[in-house]
Amino acid sequence: MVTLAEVAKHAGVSASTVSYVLSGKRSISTTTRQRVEESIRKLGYHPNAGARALASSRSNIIALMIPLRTDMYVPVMMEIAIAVAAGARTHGYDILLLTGEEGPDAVRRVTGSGLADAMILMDVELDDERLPLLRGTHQPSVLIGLPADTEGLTCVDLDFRATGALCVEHLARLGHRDIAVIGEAAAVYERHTGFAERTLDGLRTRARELELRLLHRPCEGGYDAMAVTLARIFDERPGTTGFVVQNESAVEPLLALLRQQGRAVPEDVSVVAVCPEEVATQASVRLTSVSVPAQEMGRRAVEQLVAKLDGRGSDEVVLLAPELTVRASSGPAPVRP
Amino acid sequence: MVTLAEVAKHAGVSASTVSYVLSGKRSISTTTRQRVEESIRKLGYHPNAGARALASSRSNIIALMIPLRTDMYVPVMMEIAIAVAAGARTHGYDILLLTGEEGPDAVRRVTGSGLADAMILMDVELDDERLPLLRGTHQPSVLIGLPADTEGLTCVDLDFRATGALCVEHLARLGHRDIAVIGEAAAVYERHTGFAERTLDGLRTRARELELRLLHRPCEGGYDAMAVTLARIFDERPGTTGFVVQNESAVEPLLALLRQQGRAVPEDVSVVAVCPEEVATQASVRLTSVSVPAQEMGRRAVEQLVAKLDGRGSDEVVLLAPELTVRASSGPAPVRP
DNA sequence: GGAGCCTGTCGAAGCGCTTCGACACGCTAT
DNA sequence: ATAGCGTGTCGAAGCGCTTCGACAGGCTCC
Repeated sequence: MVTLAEVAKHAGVSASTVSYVLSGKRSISTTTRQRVEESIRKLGYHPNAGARALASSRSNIIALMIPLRTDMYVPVMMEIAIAVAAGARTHGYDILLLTGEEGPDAVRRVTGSGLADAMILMDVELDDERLPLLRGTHQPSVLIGLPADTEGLTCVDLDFRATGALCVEHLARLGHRDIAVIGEAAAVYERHTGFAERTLDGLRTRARELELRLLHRPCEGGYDAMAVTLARIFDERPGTTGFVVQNESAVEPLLALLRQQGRAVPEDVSVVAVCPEEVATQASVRLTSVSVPAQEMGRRAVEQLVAKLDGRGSDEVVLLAPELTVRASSGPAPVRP
Repeated sequence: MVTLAEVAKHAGVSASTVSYVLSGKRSISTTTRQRVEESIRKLGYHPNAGARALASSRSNIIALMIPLRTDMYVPVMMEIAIAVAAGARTHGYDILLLTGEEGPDAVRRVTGSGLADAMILMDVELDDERLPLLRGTHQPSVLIGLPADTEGLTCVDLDFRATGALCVEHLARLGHRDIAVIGEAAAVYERHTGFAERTLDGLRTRARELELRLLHRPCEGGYDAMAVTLARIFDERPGTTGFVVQNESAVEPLLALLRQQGRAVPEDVSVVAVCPEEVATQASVRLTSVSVPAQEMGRRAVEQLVAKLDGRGSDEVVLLAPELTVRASSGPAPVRP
């Protein structure tokens, strides 16, 4: 293994000079710099991460906590994770992958050991038990998702409240008066996951303002669960003509069931989805949707974090504005006889 | 920040003793051990990862290279990644997440810098350009997936050849003679991704042995692409009664299209899928399937790797035996008039 | 009863890097 | 000419930990 000292000897300079060439923290003459750089190349030198971390107390690693549960909104999580990893690399950081399994302990471990310089947390609950720890440490962090109290925290998220409002407005404008919301699994609401509750809040508030009737039903996803949920909805509100779906694994079952029941989309019922773009465009009906900008969220989270690590930037809540794209699944409400 | 030295002073022992308590590499009397452990608890001591890595040249980190492409078989990848992360933790390792983006350079960087002690590679191509690097280094590694030449490598994968054979056999036993295979996107085959090609090979070989007609068509997934693909298939082989699908995002579209065309599943056509269990059970028809044991693969990969790191275990190819679960999507071939 | 052997502890020498202060040199400004 | 300054380089002191050899003390064994 090649060390800094060997590079220094090869280039005929001192170790500190090589270090300064690498870090750029002091000015180095062009000739020296070139000589050193050539030695580095020739010897195939890679700085040792551990030594670097020890000496500088910076690991150049960002910890990313992803949810352990693999049963919900998985593609979005994966997309965010990949965007985070790629974004971090462009700033010279690597990503340490932590699953939710360890819970708050992971935060302690990472903070205490200096394994990572900063953290990004996903799957944030409204009253997340990791938050006090984050507030209590000096380690920079960014949440993807919005807890109830954002005091002293930096968060990045889609504005789910506005998302909900947008969906309702779209349907209202088309003349729908009875709207059903097919949400995430009940467990998601029970955990008080921010995005789910906020969307619902946005939907309800706007529906009230526009004097629409709104029925919300959580749904596990999958064909069977959707069948039960849908039956209940039409049972309770036979006049339902508008659907808002926020559950990837319920989308296709819903469409199949409506088709099966002879309800045409968008002639008889309209469907608006909150989901990643690919789900909306690859569904059996091209869906009018508000897309969840997973990549953008991942990228922004990294940017915020890097800014903090560089001493720029401060606590801030970044809410991305939702955009509704009209496709083939929504149209004017049918005229009542 | 609490250091080893402070713990030592607090416990009234030397630093090395504390270190040996932590690592267990030398015997320590019970009384001393307890005293040290209490000091550790009281002071809230966490060993510094950088210092540890430097002194021991072990980082206790495993690098995991996941594919950058987010457009294919995503849930499986995510599930493997999470299983790997969880499994690694139980052995005291953390996971460094690398995206395919950097390509072979990532291998060099990680190996050279001592960032990680070992690597797990996903999304392995038959003739992967990272393999020479792995063979050339002394760093332990495990592939999830099977390249063409496994010499000197440790691999974990589902036996996709057997998987293909199993699907064909199942359909043959039910009397189907004309089988269509709906595969992954063409790009996956062009990259010579091991699992796709091996499945196909298994399908073809067994079909030949059983004298069945087999038609393979790659498919991008999504409703539109599936519609085109399906039309072509029935155009070319109108007598097709058996389908094998290896593409999560083509499953639901296929079922919807068949339904739409008035072809009943399983009365008129049978469908066998190669996909994760949840996809098979949540589809609009409960699918006969060979499930991809993502978690098992992740867990096994970690086990192999840890064995290597501990000096046990050797190069080995672990092929998990496929299991076909019969559900509602396959039945006897229709009797020809 | 001394040689030989565990057992448990300690001191010291690094691991490879960053960083601080020092300093030599060649400027410009007086 | 000389003080004063900026520029480029070096030496040395750690960063917090692991690990090796040493050794004290209490064994067993012949």
